[in-house]
Amino acid sequence: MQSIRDLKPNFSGPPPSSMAPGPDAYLQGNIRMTLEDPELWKTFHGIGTEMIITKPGRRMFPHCKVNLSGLIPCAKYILLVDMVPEDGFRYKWNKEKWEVAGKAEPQPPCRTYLHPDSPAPGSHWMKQSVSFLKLKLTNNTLDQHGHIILHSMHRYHPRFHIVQADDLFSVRWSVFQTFTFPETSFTAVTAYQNTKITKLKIDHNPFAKGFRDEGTNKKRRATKNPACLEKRSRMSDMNRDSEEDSPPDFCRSSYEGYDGEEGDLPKRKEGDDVKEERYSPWAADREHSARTESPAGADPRDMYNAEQLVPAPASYQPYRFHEYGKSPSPSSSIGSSNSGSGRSSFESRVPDVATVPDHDSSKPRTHEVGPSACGPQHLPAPQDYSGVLNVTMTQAGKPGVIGHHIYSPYGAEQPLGQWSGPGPAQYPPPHHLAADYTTQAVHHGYHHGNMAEWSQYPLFSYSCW
DNA sequence: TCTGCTTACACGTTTGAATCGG
DNA sequence: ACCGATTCAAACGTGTAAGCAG
Repeated sequence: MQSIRDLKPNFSGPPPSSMAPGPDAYLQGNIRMTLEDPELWKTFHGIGTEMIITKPGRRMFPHCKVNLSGLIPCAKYILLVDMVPEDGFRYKWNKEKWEVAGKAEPQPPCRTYLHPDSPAPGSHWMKQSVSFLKLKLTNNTLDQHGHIILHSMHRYHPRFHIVQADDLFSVRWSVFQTFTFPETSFTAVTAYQNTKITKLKIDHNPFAKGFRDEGTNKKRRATKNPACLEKRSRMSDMNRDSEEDSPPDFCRSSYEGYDGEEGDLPKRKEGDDVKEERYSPWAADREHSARTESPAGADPRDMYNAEQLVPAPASYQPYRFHEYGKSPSPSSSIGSSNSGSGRSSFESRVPDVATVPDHDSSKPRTHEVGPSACGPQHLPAPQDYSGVLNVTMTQAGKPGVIGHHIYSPYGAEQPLGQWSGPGPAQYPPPHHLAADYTTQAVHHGYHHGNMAEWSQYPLFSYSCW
């Protein structure tokens, strides 16, 4: 048996072979997603990216930014991001490199970040690069601001989901396409360990410019300027108020997704590594990743999230499963069959989805233009669903390795009124929508807790513990 | 003692309201 | 009245370092 020490990976070196440049933009079906600024990401990845996660929530840097193509211009899509553990280990920074420090801690409530523009037509997503600038990370498991909760000293990577759905309510019946970019993996930290990363971030991050000068990094505690303190306290009061009484920063920004100046998208060469998956994000039994950067031995990722790297399915139709909400389907019967038994187990229950109405209907949004000017969309014939349904229906609890995934209807334990009557107090800040993955609640001790308050319902239920 | 986390801090950037001029 | 440019202060985001906790 290998000792933990024997398993230690070294993230300070170049990317492992599995991270070697592959197809940068993965084309499957028609949808293509490319990572913006891959060179920057690779630079960070080569050193061993660290992301600060602190209690209030911090942004990622580099930011997650992607370009999309191949979407149906008229069809509406929802974009989501979640973080999945790289492996089942906790790390420590020792002698200029990361090494395994032990087994990973139980996973915190898993959340999914919903892009604030969702849902939007494919043309909208393809128009410009899509950035997840406002995605924030935190290590506070009780976080109520919708930030994605991570453990420090653990490794994660973001996963991007594209769902064709007219609205958040129909996400359940929609097919997911999931993309991951290996170079976006990072170690969550509360304080930077690798000085190279610190330097790199400061060099690339405009907000850190103030720390470039040697002289500005000296003791700051000494300065107790009363005026400043007063100002600060005023500001923090305001911030606190705004956080408590209203949605956080997403209300401030008029939008987040698009950078106006970035009209010409960077050319993509077919050389980088990106993985695209079409499968159930919550599939409990997925194929092992071929990634080799994790410590050897049994793929520890299985413990958290056996991410599947799916070969391109032969064919794919962007099915829409709106109709299933109206006419019961086999999959819907799964959900309803759970009624009365409380929250069903991961094996048999269907995923809950966090759906939140737009909080600010007064704010004009390009995708809220009523009936699509593109005309009616041609939906596939119902019989086309069968294959997908079979997938969902296969082994209970083991959605298995699939090419598509269909959301099943609401779990029986989910109060339907939650979705049909969007009372303002019921919903979380929409732009920061995050869904707690509480599928494993019964096993892990996570419970909905404040979920009623924040409406952070499970969206994907990959293995959490 | 060591390691990791929290928090206060200063400062540059971003944002949006207010103002001005045509 | 409208529109665009400019100004300015508030708000945000950042890494650092001190202090704390286990």
